[in-house]
Amino acid sequence: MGMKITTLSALAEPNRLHIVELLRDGPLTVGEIAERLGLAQPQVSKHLRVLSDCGFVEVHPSANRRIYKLRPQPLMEMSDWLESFRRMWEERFDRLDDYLAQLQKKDKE
Amino acid sequence: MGMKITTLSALAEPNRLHIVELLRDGPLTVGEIAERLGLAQPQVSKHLRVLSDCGFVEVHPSANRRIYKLRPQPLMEMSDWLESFRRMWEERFDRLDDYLAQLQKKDKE
DNA sequence: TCTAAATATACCGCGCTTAGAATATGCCTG
DNA sequence: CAGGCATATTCTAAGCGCGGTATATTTAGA
Repeated sequence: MGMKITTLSALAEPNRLHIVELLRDGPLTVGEIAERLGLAQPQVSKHLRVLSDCGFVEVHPSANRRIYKLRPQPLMEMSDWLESFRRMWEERFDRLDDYLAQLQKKDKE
Repeated sequence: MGMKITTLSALAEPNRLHIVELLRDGPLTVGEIAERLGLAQPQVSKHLRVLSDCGFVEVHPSANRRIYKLRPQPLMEMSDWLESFRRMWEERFDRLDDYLAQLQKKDKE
C-alpha cells in the first residue's frame, strides 16, 4: 500500500498530535479532551472528525457523551513504512562514493 | 523531547514524501529528482530545503551538482515515538469498560 | 414536554503553504 | 573571462486548513 498522506497530515497538526498522545493513556470524552488541551469544544470535535476519517480513533456513544478511543491500525502502518528504511540506517552503508563514480562515468558520454 | 511537528508536516506533503522514498534507494541530484517526479526544478529545491531544515537530508556538493542523501535521525525519532504506542496495540488491553465504570462513578457526585 | 448538557455541523475570515515564473548564484570549460 | 549548466532564491497569486462563533442535534431529567 505505502504510506498514506492522510495519516501524516492528520498528525502534522499540533492539537491533533496532542489528542493522539492523550488517548495513548486511555479513552476520553470530547469534553475532557477540550479541557486538557485548553481548546474550544467545536475545534476538538472537528479534529476528532479528521482523526476518525483516517482511522485513528473510534467512537463509543454513552448517553450524552461520546467516548473516543485510539485505534492501532494507522500507527502500525507507519511502523511498517519506517521498517522499509531500517536497512538503510542499520547497515551503515554509505552509497555516496559509488554514486559519485557512477555520476562521473555518465558524464563521459 | 517528543515527536516534532516539523518532521510530520515535512512528510505530509505528497512530493516531499515521494522524495524521501526515492532517496531510500540511494543519493540523487536535484535534477534527477525533478525528472523522476515530473516536477519543475525550483519546486524540488524548495522541498529539499524544507527536508534539509528538519534534518531529513544532507547535501554533498560535487562540481555543478548537489547530491542529496537521506539522514536516519528523523526517521529514528518517529520510530521511537511509535514505540511508545506499541504496548497499547500488543497487549490487546481494552480499557473501555474500566473507563465507563469510572465515568459513571464520577456522575454520582 | 421543556430545559439543560454534551456534542456535531455550518459559516466566515485569515494565515500559511504551494506552484509557477523570473531571477540570482555558483561552478566548470573553452 | 565569457558562456552555459545546475541549483537556489524571490515574488506573486491561489487554495487549503484552522480558529471563532453561531446553530443544530441528541439525550437525560424535572
